[in-house]
Amino acid sequence: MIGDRQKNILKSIVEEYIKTARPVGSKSLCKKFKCSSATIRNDMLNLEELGYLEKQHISSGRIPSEKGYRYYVDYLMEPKKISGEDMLKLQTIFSNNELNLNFAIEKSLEIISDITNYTSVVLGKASSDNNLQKVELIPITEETVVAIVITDKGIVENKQVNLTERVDMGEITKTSEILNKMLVGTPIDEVSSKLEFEIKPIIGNYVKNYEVLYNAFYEAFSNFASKESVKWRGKANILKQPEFSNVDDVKNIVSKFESKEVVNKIEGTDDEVKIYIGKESELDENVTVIKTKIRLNGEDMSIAVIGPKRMEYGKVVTMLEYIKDNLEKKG
Amino acid sequence: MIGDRQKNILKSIVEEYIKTARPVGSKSLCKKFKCSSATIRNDMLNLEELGYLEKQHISSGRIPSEKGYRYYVDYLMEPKKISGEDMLKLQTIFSNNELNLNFAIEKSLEIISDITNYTSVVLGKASSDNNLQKVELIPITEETVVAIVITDKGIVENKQVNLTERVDMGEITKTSEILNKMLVGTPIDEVSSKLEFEIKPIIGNYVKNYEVLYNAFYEAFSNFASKESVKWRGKANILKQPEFSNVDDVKNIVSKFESKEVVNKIEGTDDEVKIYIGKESELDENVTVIKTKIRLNGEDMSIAVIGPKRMEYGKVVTMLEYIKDNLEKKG
DNA sequence: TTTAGCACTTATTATTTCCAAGTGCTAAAT
DNA sequence: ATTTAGCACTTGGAAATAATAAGTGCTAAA
Repeated sequence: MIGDRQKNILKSIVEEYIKTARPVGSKSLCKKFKCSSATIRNDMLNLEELGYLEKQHISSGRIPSEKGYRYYVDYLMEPKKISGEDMLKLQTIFSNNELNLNFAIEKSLEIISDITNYTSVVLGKASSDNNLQKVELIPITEETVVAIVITDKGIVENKQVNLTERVDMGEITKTSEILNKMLVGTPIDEVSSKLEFEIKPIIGNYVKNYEVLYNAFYEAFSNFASKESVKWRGKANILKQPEFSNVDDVKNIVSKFESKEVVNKIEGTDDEVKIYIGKESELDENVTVIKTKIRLNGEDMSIAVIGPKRMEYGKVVTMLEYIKDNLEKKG
Repeated sequence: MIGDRQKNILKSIVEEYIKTARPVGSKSLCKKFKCSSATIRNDMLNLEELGYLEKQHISSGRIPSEKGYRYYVDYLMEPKKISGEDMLKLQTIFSNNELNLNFAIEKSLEIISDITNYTSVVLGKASSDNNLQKVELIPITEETVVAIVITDKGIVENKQVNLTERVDMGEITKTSEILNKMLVGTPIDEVSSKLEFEIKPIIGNYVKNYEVLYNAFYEAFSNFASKESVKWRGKANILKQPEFSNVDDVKNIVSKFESKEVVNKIEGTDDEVKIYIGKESELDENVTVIKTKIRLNGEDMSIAVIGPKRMEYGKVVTMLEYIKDNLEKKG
């Protein structure tokens, strides 16, 4: 139903609009398609009827609809090579072996935002396939212990707990021993129930004031399970986009970036790099989110780029793929 | 040089402007001062000549200058009691003993931003008066160890390190023992030199591949020293203020919030609650920063509220004082 | 199918007009 | 010596008007 020239017109309109943020008129495409503006207009009308294009008002040029962007992304877009200059910046991260992983991730975000002028986020969550490697309860004062949990992937979580009553050294050591004996090797998401149903019932036989200690560790562990880190870069970049030129839109998007739910919206679900346009993003109908999941020694991370729907899709996708591959190689 | 009525006029203007964000005209003060607008105008003129007031244009009402705000804050402002409703919200944090400290801090920020409609930040830095309590090197795989550092204030830092060559268990244990024997009790900011000058020279006598292990711990420690956390709440609140109604100002302030230097500008230097108006804030001439330092078991934190110069000074100050006192009591 | 031509629509921008708010100053009143 | 009434004057902002540019849809001819 959509002819070859029409496809190309759609492609041109999307790309032109991405470049300029201005509605695209029929005249501007004449030379490229070697035909009159009237011909282009006819095709545009057709594309509009099919839902790929929109007008802002009756006599304006056309802009892509969400469906139009989607079609572009799925069938028309060509992957864009990373420019020499940009590649150079990226190289500095991955060629430097000294750089530790966390820092490399942060640096990647920075460069993405720098190159694309969009906003980037990385979201880390302790993954479920960690097994408990070691538990420690370290006394700090007579009323304070620090509980430390370490997994076989090397993730460490700690929690300082004030004991409600004094507990002596021996009991702390004993508790520590029992926990280690019974819990080592347990998948992290089973620790909770094991603690409650297997350990709590018997620990009283060995340790006097077991409740305070049990609670201390229980808290440390729940800390672990809910661990979550979110790092943003270039939050202000989105404001540079001309579509956010009125204050209310800006307020709107900034508060969305601030809200807690944003995390769920951004968390990647797919190993591939995926594109969510406008409403698909569930974040804001005026933005596109491009995201992917990265698996780095035991942690699942999501990395996402947020920009206007008028995003440089090709560029961002290749860039994310490149970064994902290299981070995973490094990790 | 500035009479009693003039002081009161200044006070009224500042307070009225804080409330309405509109320049204050002479007529609006007649009833309160029981005199004609002409009289008020004369006083206003005088206050303007002394630099306490400004006009936006030749026939506008007056707004306070920075000097005016400063005078208000130093001599005219009355502390404002926390309202019953607000007090109730704050109580929920401090009366709940279950709530751990970090969470209480976050919750405080949230409530500050909620009540005041300004932006709040807390900035934590590992303080210098921590002493090393324990060091651990925990093997994860044959090429990976996690180094853990714990201070006597219960602060824990960890770092996963990939060893460049295989190291056997025994050596790891031995290194661990030596580090503990020699470092426990050392103030955290002396560990670095002690490591380099006392431990590095001798550790080779006991441990074969000491260098990799030494480096692992060295890294964990430097991680610790540079630890810094910044938490924001209500970043979008500043946009609600009418003074930020044009997009460029908004962009400007949002990028400042994003920049790294902001941390230095916000870090509190004083135990008291201090007010920095406009340029004094070194952050942006259109904002006021109210901040204080909080000392919480071994960590120095700074807590700050950022809003327009037209800030409800009294309210914010009492609120910060209240929160500071209660957090320190809890800590 | 494609194109030229034309009437029509709309956003944008500039220009003008008008009004409310508020000032400074002078001269009179207290 | 202060305070006040009165008045000319200034300014920003809102509303009204006009002019312009960009682009469309449609008809009829190529």
